[in-house]
Amino acid sequence: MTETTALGVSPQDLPACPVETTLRLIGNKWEVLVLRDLMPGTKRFGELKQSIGGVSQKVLTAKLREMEADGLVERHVYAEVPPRVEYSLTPLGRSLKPVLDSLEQWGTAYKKKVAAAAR
Amino acid sequence: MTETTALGVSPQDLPACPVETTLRLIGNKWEVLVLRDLMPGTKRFGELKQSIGGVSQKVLTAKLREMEADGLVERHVYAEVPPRVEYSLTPLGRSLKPVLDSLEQWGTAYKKKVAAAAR
DNA sequence: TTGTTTGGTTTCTTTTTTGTAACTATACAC
DNA sequence: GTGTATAGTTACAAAAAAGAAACCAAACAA
Repeated sequence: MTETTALGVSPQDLPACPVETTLRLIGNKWEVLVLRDLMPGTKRFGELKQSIGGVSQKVLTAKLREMEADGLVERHVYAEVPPRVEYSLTPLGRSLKPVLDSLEQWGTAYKKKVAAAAR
Repeated sequence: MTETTALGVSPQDLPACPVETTLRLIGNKWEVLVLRDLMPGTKRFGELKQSIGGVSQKVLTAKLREMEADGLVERHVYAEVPPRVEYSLTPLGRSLKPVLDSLEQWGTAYKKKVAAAAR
């Protein structure tokens, strides 16, 4: 294995359509926002929770676990007290940057149009 | 107005983050799949329902109405019997092509990795 | 002993999304 | 009159996602 990811997925479990395949992994709002906030680098659980904004602890934990299982996110626990847990993207997670970029670019352009139409 | 879209949105109603802004419009799986299937061109309601696969009539109608209200989709009713209703993307909807492309490209690459890991 | 901190888990409730099935309009064919 | 076809709508039910709040562990500080 050349990459540190959990690719133990059966190919036949994936939808035929590549778009649906991608949605299977990041089809949820929170997952996209985790990606957005980890793209610049490592963050602790609390930082992530705050930067995402509006996520409950429960949901954030659940999404991070899913993304870890999917090989998008890495979790590092430091044996300190109080505990420190850092999250970062795996190479597979970082490979989603073009998707994030396209979402950001479209949103920026759209906001510009909306602002122009409001004048 | 230079474009045929419903941009009657208050700019302050949109999230500050452009990624979240985009998600506000296409943050749902069905919306992305409608986009995917209308990207090549006009489709009738029944065709769309079939090509998306697994959507109920109710949900598809609801999503198409939302996307129409958001200015992404156009609806043309032909006064025939039985009725014919055609859906197509507006320029704003078509402007999401780069997003769709990035989703497709990532999905394709991911499937390749998964297939390689399975060998 | 009690309080503090971080990163959770658990339980319960609410909201959102989706599904199912029945019902509709319209005109034409039989 | 009955059946057919398309593109819906409506009412009701179920499932999934999310939110709120309480609880927990561990070590250190006061």
